[in-house]
Amino acid sequence: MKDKQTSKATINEVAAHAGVSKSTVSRYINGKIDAISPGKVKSIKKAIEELNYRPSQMAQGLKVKKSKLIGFLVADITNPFSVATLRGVEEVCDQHGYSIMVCNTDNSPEKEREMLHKLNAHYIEGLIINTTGQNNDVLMDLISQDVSIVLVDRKVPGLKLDAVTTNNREVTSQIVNLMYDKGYSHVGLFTEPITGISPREERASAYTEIALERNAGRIPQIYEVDVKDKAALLQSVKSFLASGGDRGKKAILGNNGLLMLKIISCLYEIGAAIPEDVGIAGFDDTEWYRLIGPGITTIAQPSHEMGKVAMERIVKRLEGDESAPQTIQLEAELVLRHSL
Amino acid sequence: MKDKQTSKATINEVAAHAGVSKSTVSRYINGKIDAISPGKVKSIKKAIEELNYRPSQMAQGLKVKKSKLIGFLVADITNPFSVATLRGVEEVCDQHGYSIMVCNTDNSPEKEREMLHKLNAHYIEGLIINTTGQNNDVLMDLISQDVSIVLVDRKVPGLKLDAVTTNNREVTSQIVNLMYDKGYSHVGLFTEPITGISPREERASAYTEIALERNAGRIPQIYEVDVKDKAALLQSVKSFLASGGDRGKKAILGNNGLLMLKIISCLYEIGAAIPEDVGIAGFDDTEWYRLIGPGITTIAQPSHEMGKVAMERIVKRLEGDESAPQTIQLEAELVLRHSL
DNA sequence: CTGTTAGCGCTTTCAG
DNA sequence: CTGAAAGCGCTAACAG
Repeated sequence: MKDKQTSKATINEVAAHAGVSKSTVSRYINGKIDAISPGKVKSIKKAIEELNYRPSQMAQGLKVKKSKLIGFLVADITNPFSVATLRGVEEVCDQHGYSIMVCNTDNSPEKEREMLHKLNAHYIEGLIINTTGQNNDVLMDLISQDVSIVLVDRKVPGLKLDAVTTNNREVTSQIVNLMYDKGYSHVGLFTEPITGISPREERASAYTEIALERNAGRIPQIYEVDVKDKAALLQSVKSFLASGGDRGKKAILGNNGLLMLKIISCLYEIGAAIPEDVGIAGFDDTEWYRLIGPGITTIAQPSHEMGKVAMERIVKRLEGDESAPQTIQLEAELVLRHSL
Repeated sequence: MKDKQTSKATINEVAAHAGVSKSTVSRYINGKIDAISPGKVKSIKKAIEELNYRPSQMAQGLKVKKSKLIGFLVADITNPFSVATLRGVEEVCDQHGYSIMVCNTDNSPEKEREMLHKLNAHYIEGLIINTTGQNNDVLMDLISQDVSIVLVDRKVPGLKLDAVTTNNREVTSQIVNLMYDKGYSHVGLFTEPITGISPREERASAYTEIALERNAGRIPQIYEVDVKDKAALLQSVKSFLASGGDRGKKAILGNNGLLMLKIISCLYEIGAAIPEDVGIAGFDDTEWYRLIGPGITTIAQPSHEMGKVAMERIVKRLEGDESAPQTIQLEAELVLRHSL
């Protein structure tokens, strides 16, 4: 039913077509229908359909200062955790007419800063971010420009912002205790660089605490590794396996899903059987885990829920909620399989 | 160094602050620096820094009709294939100053339509889409409004649009032949509903062709399943396993990564050993596959590259390339492991 | 080299 | 109930 038009119809054309002023069309668009005479409503509706008109978000936005855009800034969208979160965010965005701009930072503060500026230029109304923690100044700028920010997963000390996290300490304690209960006397924590990243710090500290408590004599073994450096990781795994002679069963706790994948890869290469030669468990659950080896025991974070909750917080803020920033802590869940 | 400002600085404020007209600031922003006296350049630069000014994409966009926004519309971003593609798209977007709006359709034509309208309202300049094929009219509208569209993975008959695909037929033939070569006499294809989705059609037809050729007596066995319906899938797998009595080795070809995951899950539940009881291979490669069972043989699509190429096409179009729409076919690669 | 002016598509008083 | 007019932040002639 649509005519071949060369470019978008504007409100003016609709107005002309319908024989009314653009104010009236604007009213129509904005739902103030019962303030318009029925006859005009009909002709406007008709005109809109015939011209296949859609109001321009840009023009609307420029006028009312609302872009209907939400930024989603993560280290790496390739990470299943991030994708699941994104879906959660999207779910509530759809309900409220927002669209999502996704950006990756690759954990680089510079790239993060750049992306933040880009998002800012687009007048995003909200931002959900898994931050490097190195761009607090830009974040503050955004705040002062009225964009609502919610931190997911990673909190930033000194930044009083809404945040959605999981009970990292608890769940880490749980799993480390489980390891000791199962007779693993050497448990090593493999993690990406800890400093400044709150969940890593929380997990490392919980690990250390339990390790100290349960195995008084032994120094907790934390391996800070670079997921990207396969060779180095292999070395670390080997060195852990060789540590402490042959006494005692060994288990690895992996700090995130991607790292787990790489570690398990190393184990395969080395030819270490799970759980006979090493036990393993770690954060982030995916459907694959049950299919690998004996099934990998994991800590499932409610990532989809986290995204949802984060975005809901933003919606609230955008609706005018001015209450003090809050940290919403969701519960991660232990998924017991047979790798321990 | 930034003052506490309550909202974004505008070009007017910068102009005032620098003691020049906003045209000059505009010139500065747009890089026409050597058309401005050095003194003013300095003061503008200073003003911009002090006010922490970023030009509004919305205002710029409204004026020049360029949003710098690219839509990325996929069935499900949760699918590893989609994420990898997204990263490819992003890579070239970054290089050219574009931002990406991601939307999921869940394979629903209605949702796709809705998303398309939403993206349209945001004046996206380009669209990369994995389409349901049911909204060609909207796609045509977009075209007529000068948005550059590239289809990824799925072509649409009758729509002359740029497309980026893989050599589905070839690679399917290859793997099916390999199956027969390895002595599997019953090979079944598991796929989501085929009709209207080009890669599925191509794969199914290549499969059928080879199956007919290599195993004259037997009717090709195609199972069209719903990935979401676990129970039904389990039934299909069982029925395939039970088919044709006990004569001959059986192998499953899975049409995409997600489906493969579900099928392998079923196999585990049934207790069928890979490859002793059933061989299996399928599309889409992820790092997990090497860790599952004996290592799963897959067809790796160059998804990252596909995203890159698709976005490069868009950039070309946006730069004015008016040549006839082309289909760029990339090569998928067989990754041999031990599930066959 | 630089300021003035008009206007992108829309919303929002303000009269009527 | 409805239209005229002003203006959101920016760019693009057009004079000077």
